[in-house]
Amino acid sequence: MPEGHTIHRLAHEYSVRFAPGTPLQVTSPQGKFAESAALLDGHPLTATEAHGKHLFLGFGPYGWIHIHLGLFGKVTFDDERSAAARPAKADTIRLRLATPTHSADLRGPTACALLTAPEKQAIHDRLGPDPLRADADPDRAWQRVSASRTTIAGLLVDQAVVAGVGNVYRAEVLFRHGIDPYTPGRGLPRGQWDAIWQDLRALMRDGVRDNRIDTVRPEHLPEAMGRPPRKDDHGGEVYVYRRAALPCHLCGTPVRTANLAARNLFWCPVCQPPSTGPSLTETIRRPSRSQNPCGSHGATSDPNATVASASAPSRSSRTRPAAASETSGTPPK
DNA sequence: ACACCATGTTGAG
DNA sequence: TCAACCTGGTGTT
Repeated sequence: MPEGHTIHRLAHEYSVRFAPGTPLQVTSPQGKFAESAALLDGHPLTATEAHGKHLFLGFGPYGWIHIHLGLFGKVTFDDERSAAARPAKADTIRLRLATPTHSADLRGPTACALLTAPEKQAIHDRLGPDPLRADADPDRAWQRVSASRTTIAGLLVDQAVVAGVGNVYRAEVLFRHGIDPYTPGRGLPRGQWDAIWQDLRALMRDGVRDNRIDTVRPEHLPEAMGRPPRKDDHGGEVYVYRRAALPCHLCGTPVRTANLAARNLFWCPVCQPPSTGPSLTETIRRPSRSQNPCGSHGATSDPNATVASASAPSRSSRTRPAAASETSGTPPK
């Protein structure tokens, strides 16, 4: 489950278990990192650092292990292993750090390589500001955002613009601020950007602390609203992420989903309406109305489920203006 | 056993 | 705009 909060959390977890000065056993049971592991074996960890979704483990003069978990990567520490639950296949462990009392196993990363300091710096250089880092400058991100015709949804997950935000935080932060994901960056008011940034900082900090993503405000929690808690997925309470076709917690409208740059985007068309403000004459890539494949679960069992309407011409053009016939349900709240 | 999906990124066409 | 890559969990035969 790797968005930025996971990586920052890991940087801390590693530093706590492998204090400076403690010689480490460094191995690569799976083999792909074996050569570098041999080089580092017996040496202590000297620093850990996170920037966005990139994790760096410092080994003094020997350089830095650069780790990127990608979509599947995972780190498990032996002390949190619920003995019964884990089969512990050694043949998939890319990197193992161990002392007599602790061990950390890395599996399935996209990247795990030993870098020199300049190589590490090159990675920092191509990343945008990270809301979780003290040295982050949100103005730098704003420069990019405010000059771009790309959608805010696209910009938020562009690691060169903002580092650390992934698919969950993107969907959730846009919902929390009622922002249409298809708003072009240059059409976003400065105030809204500032609010997004500030909120990301807070949300992601909570994520580091709790080791999961919770984005629902207290007044909208299941207990507060008398709705059943989320049972299905991974942990945290969310507004729209992975809730396609389910009723919006606030207005009941079915949550919409679309494929944006090979990622699943989720949003509430009513709570995040297209901006009709002036100077927004841009034509944005926006999915046509009838795309919600809600065939998965029981039919849209909702009161205010007005999804249909535009049985429009099956125009092959993918770009179309923001059809404004969406306002069907009114937030009961 | 098998299919499919996932909080991600890169590189080819 | 794809496909490929890395792994594990869930759901389907």
